[in-house]
Amino acid sequence: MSATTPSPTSSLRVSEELREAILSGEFEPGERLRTVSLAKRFGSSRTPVREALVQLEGEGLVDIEPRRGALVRAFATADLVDLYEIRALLEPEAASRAALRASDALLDRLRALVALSDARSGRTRSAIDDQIAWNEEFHALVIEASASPRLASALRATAGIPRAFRTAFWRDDEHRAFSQMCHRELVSALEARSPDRASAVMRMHILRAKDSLVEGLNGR
Amino acid sequence: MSATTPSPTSSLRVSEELREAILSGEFEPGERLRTVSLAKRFGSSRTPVREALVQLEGEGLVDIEPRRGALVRAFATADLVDLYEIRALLEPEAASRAALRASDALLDRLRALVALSDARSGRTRSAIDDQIAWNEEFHALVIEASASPRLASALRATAGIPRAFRTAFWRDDEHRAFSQMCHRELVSALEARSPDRASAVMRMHILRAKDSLVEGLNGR
DNA sequence: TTGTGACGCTTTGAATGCAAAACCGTGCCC
DNA sequence: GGGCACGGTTTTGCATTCAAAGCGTCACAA
Repeated sequence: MSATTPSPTSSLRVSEELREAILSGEFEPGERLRTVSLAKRFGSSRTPVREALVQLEGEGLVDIEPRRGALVRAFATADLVDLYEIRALLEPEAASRAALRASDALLDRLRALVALSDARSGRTRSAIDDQIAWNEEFHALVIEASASPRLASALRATAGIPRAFRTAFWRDDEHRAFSQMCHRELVSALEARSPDRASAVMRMHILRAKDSLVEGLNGR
Repeated sequence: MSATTPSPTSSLRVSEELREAILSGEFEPGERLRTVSLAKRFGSSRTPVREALVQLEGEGLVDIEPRRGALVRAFATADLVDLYEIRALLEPEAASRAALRASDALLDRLRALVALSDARSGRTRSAIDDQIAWNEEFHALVIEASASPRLASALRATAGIPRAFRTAFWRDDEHRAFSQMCHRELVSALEARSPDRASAVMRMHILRAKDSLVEGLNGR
């Protein structure tokens, strides 16, 4: 699971690394992404960089203005709310489907992720990064378990948002506890093979996250 | 509305034309898309063709296998069902939002599209193509009116399916009549600024389309 | 002072060239 | 007869190159 396959083409590798760089907040929202500097950074020519930019544009992380260049997409509060509302439509469906199909191995892994999150406390940067990474894996696994390529694709189109926005969540103990409860409850619903329950839990989870996010953004 | 902007870059133009070619069924599902022949066809070099392929992969119309090339995505029945189920989640939300925001100009255009469809009857190829085009515009306008870029993006990720699959719909008088009724009813709900009604109509509309599709596919 | 146009630099977009991987047909060996 | 190796051909992936569009600067005139 941790063995990252050495991506087969340079273009793919660039898109992965660039996605990660954007999500980690390394580039400012609105910042121009110049093909030459990216090419230099990733040790390739501009060609694979351009392809990666097109791909990331499809994922909503980058805006490409013809003949002007690419920008890191900026997220206004309204965009983030929008994004969570769409997740609140799609991910419950993913959870519902996952309830019908989840393998034992998957459930084990989900339980393990919950346990990891429980065990790791603290508000240090690295503790929060771990929380975020486990959370992402948890949701990714549920989506994968839904075995619906279209659903996965649609969710990818609502892509990630820079983790900076989410850091606030995980610094907040109350939200974190609630989130953990949701994850536990979701695992329970999946074990019980109850699609409706899984769907409801997921929807609640995401709508709560949305509200926390809005609250967090207003608060600063 | 009919004045197509002369797309600013070659890459964009290729992606538009290739998308259209795939949707119109000009390429067989599973067919290999070789960069040289596409470049020749579109009068460009392979570079913009490759970028267009990456973009269309993001839209789910094309599969790219690293170092193997690009294929026209094949749609199994299960894929189509999947796709409609996701549309049945997303488009009702779009309709709901549109009900709160739709301008008079939009409503006029929607009414005009319904009237066009009513006026044009027959099962000739061109009549059916018109029906499909108006139907696509109708749905596209509703999505646009929802003013949610993320929603639009997520729906784009569930992209179009080759029109061949849909032709069966429009040949069937019963389905066509029902579809028209849904569109009329949706316009009515938008006029009434009733998000819930708009959402319910749209969901019914799409689920019915899904069932008709499955029926049509089984029947042949 | 402010608007405007010419000039040069930067950056994008597209074509081309080239190395490596994949494909395909043939013949060989078991 | 079936599997397998091997060489030529095709095709991809990437780097490089070149043309053209954007953008900033500065001079000049209203």
